[in-house]
Amino acid sequence: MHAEQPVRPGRAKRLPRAVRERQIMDAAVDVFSRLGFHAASMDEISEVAGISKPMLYAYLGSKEELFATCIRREATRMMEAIANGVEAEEPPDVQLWSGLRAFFGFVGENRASWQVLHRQASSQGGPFAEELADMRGRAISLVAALLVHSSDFTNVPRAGDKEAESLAAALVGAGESLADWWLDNPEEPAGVVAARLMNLVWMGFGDLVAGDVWHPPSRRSGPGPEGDA
Amino acid sequence: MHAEQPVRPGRAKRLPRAVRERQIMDAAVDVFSRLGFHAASMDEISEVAGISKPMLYAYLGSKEELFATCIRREATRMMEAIANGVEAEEPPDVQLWSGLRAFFGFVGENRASWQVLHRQASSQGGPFAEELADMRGRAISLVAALLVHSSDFTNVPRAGDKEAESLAAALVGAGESLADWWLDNPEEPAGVVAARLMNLVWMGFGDLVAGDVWHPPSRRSGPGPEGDA
DNA sequence: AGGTAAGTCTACTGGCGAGTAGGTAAGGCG
DNA sequence: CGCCTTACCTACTCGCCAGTAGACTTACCT
Repeated sequence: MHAEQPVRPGRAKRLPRAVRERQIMDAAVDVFSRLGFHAASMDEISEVAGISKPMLYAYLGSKEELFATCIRREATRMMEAIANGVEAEEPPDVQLWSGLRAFFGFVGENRASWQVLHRQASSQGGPFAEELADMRGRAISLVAALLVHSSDFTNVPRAGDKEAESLAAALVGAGESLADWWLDNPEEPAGVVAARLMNLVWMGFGDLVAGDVWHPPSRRSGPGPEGDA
Repeated sequence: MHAEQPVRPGRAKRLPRAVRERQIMDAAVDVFSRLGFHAASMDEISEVAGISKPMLYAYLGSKEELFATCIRREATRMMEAIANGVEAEEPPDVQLWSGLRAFFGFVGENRASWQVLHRQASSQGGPFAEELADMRGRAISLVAALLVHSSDFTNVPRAGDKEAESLAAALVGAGESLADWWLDNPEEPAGVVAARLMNLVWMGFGDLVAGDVWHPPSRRSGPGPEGDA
């Protein structure tokens, strides 16, 4: 009774398939986010997951399949988080504000997911890039539609497709970049960072340096920049 | 006179070292931009450069050194292009406009360089990322300084360091993302794309959907969006 | 208890690609 | 014209890592 370490390096405890698959996916997201697709090895993922390599292949197929599955899972989680934060009935600026808050909230609580999605997936040439570019494209289209809808609110005729799309691309990029910056400067709450971007894209530097800022309409459901993270 | 192919697969023509180094660098930027650092093989680079592998090692050292050298060369070229386009004497909005035009002009004429700089370098964990993050950081600081300076023009007191830096990060990211979008929609001239971003960040959506746009002060040296590419 | 299927392992193969050893042509210079 | 330096090549070694073969172990069911 003196050789009973709970963590025997040899054999892992027997678990049902669904649970193991989750563990493996979590480990994979972790390793991929730290090392990138190529530098990550199946050996390391299996080690982090606490099992041996053949399990990966038995459950998740090849390395590429595993990666693609990670991308899909994390992308879906993020899109749902954002969709849950936005209500279609609200006016455009409030919709944008809700979306930004949901986005930064997700990134703050799922840094590894964000790393995998933003950095790794987009820079690999494989079938992942498509998957990802697809989701990104959908996000851009959504924002573009929001913009077109915005200008319908007014009497302004000019809202070309290309124009809206390129502006949406810029906005999405600004969000991504700001999220990256935030990872290096994590002391600020999500709401503050989101509010900054909101002010930038809605008011513009021109207004900001003049002291004009945007703020959410005061309703019970609209807390200010100090809102939850 | 029937066995004189100019491209003999065997031996390459003898050339002075400096010229070969340039050829190698050009080939390396090309291959790295298409495949990324890991997927690019020294064999392929040597083939594109029209020489054999040992030459790479003789002239440029290891694969990592070669990549770092590419990054440094292209980053320097880009920073110089932008610096040449901006004059410190001009008011903030015009400086920003000049910088954006120079940036998009460079990207339009050096797509491979841009790919290497933006996508590949930033997603590799090696010493390159530092090199690159460094340059990006310098760009962000520059923009941040521009913003702080902007608000000095007015009587607005609030221009915290963090605030300016995060806004600058967002702007730089917007530029990067818009440049990527532009690569997929290359039919528009650089000036138009630059003008869009200028309007977004200076006026904001709020003004844009109301029909207010920014336009450069009419001076002889200030052509509109139809300016050179 | 004994059968069985799902879960898990150790220990291998095979290929790709970084980096190298050692030899061959070609221009310069006496 | 021959020698030497510089440019250049073919043909390897070697390690890493994706993916696999086949044996073993444990939970559950009757």
